[in-house]
Amino acid sequence: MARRFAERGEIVPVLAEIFREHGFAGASLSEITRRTGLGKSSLYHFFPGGKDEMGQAVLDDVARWFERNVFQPLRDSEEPAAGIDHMFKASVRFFNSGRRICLVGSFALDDTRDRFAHVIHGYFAAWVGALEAALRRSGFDGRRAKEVAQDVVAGIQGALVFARSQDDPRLFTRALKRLQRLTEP
Amino acid sequence: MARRFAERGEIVPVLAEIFREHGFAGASLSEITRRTGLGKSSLYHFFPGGKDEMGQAVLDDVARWFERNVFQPLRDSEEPAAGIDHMFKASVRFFNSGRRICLVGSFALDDTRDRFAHVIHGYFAAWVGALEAALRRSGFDGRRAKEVAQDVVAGIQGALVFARSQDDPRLFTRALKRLQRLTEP
DNA sequence: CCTTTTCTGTACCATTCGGTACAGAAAGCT
DNA sequence: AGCTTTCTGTACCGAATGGTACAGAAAAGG
Repeated sequence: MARRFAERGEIVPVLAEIFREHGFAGASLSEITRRTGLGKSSLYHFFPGGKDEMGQAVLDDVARWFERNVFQPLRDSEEPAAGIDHMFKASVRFFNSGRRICLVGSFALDDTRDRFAHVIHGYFAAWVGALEAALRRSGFDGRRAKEVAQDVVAGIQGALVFARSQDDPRLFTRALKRLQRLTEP
Repeated sequence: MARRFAERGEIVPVLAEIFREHGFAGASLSEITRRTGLGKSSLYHFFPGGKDEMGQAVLDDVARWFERNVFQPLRDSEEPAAGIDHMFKASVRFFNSGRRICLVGSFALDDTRDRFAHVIHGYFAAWVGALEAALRRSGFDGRRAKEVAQDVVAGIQGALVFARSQDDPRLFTRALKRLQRLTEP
């Protein structure tokens, strides 16, 4: 029996991609076994809680990535504009220039949200919060900083939906360039 | 045998609500029979093509509603600003002030898109196109009109995702007010 | 080396899935 | 009235669903 994964962490990105393509409800265990190359027994060894635990693990993984690669730079960079620029670059990279959707956003839309309400709420709140703080540091007044932060985060989500609807990733990257202009004082 | 629906058209809004809540993949026939009160035989009488035909019917219904209540006013109103204002009001109404998601947007995110690619593409293209024309008539130059139209339509989608993630519909209505400002010359 | 822990293949489970066949009831038509 | 079309309840189908039991193989640790 050749082992496929040294640790559970290596499986999670594969799961993430499956959930992105099919949604949480549409991702069947048979598809998951096929794509991971793991039998059900292995899967349930790593995720005793079944699909729900897989969804949780995937969301935690995304949240951790953004915390480290987006939210922290936004909060910690000495020059706020640099942190914001980094955020846009990291977003373009993470969403593969608009070819890859946002898992958290897609979970937020249907009743999947109810299962993972806490993580979903926290992810977007943290994003808006970190961006809002950076904007304030770069000169926006409190109210305007919050509004722009919300508009930018929501704008990214919307750009993903729109670009995918038109099957044209450039619509995403261009929209992000315009959103970035909103963050300049 | 009491009849429940005089015509197929009366079933469609119920189906739409189910698809909104569970997504296309997550909407099971048993849930559909339960909520519509129709047995499978009746369902397959009205929709011989099964779930796919139901999805198609629901998308067509939404597209027709927007064509009549949003796109046409955008194109035909003598005063373009009035058409745009009407669009925002109709959107707030249709999406129930942010409590109801966009079916087309949710279908666009996962692999459901591939089944209905044509309608999904057309819906957003028509929306952006109609808004773009109105913006041009109200003084925006061609390039800027297209950009603003895309940003507004995507922005509405994003606001729906964000408001739902925070379980706070006011985030939607406020975001729309700010998006409307983008359309003022 | 031997033992313990970590992982996996196989076989199985009840339930639900989307979908069909068909007879008969209700409504429309003349 | 009778006939036709439109609708619906019941019973059923094979396949797929998420999930479990368990023995045994592979690796880790001493």
